[in-house]
Amino acid sequence: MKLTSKGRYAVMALVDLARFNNINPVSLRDISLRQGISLDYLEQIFSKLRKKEIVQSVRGIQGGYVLNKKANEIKLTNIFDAVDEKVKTVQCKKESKKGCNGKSTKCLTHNLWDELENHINNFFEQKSLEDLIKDNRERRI
Amino acid sequence: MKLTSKGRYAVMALVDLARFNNINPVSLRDISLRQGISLDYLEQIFSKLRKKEIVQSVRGIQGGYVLNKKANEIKLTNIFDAVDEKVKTVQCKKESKKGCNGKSTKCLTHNLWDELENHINNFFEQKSLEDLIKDNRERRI
DNA sequence: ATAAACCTGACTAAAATAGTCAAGTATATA
DNA sequence: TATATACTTGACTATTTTAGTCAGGTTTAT
Ligand code: FES
Ligand code: FES
Repeated sequence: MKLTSKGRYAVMALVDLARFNNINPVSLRDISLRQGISLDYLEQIFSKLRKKEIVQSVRGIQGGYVLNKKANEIKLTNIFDAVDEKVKTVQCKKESKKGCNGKSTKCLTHNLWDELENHINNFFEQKSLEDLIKDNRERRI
Repeated sequence: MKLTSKGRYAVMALVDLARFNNINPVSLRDISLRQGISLDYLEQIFSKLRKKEIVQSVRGIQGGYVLNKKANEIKLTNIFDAVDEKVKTVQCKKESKKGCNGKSTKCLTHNLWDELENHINNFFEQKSLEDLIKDNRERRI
């Protein structure tokens, strides 16, 4: 089970942005330089974040991005959802009664994978951007 | 974040095996048929499980595999470890002081990913093969 | 002897990931 | 108003990982 760079970068970038938020829009260029993430890749990521109304864009010179909600209202779930970083413990569709590989019923371990998925998603639902920033400040002391 | 088939199959196969354990060795052929997993793939998986002493093999006709420990002593952690299904939330090496992409320090969100990794691994450490079988019996009533 | 079943290593098609690249559009400011 | 900064969009691609397959064994009960 791996967390993809896309998901990891999305959170890193938003934490970076959130620290400078309320002052000025933060440009992707700055985030790119500070966090060492490819600018072109960031652009893809922020396009998705904007579509899901997690950030707002300010075009033109001195532009950049601003948070569109309070930091405590942005959970990891929302971020991951926006960039299509989803937890998948199975191959088969949830809606369908059928199992993996076209089997007619769900497998012996199906319930386990559901539990696992919930366990992980719970973590994402509990952590907000604000938590991350606080956590970070304390660490710096 | 996806669970790979290899990890999923390893657990499925062991649950299947554990149900018939204590009677006779269980052949991979049977597991393959019952669970709909490629025989050749199962062989790869069981080779690893045997090397980590989770199962024992019985060669020749009427042969197969038997659990090498009690079902309550085999945790998901042990199974995943055996087949190299590991949880990885970061790219950078844990031992190294360096961050991802060759950065000289760890990133802003590093602590978060450590927490996430622990959170997931906790789940794997708590679940034993016995739990899965019990769970399954109850469900069948 | 033979068939069932384990054992091993090499190989490969397909999918996913982690980007890059090219060609724009909007706007603050000099 | 010229221009540089920064967002916007979509297509393209190299690399890696996954999920197997395939071809050849070896062991042993009957
Ligand atoms: S995981 Fe798909 S059938 Fe259980
Ligand atoms: S995840 Fe590698 S530096 Fe934090």
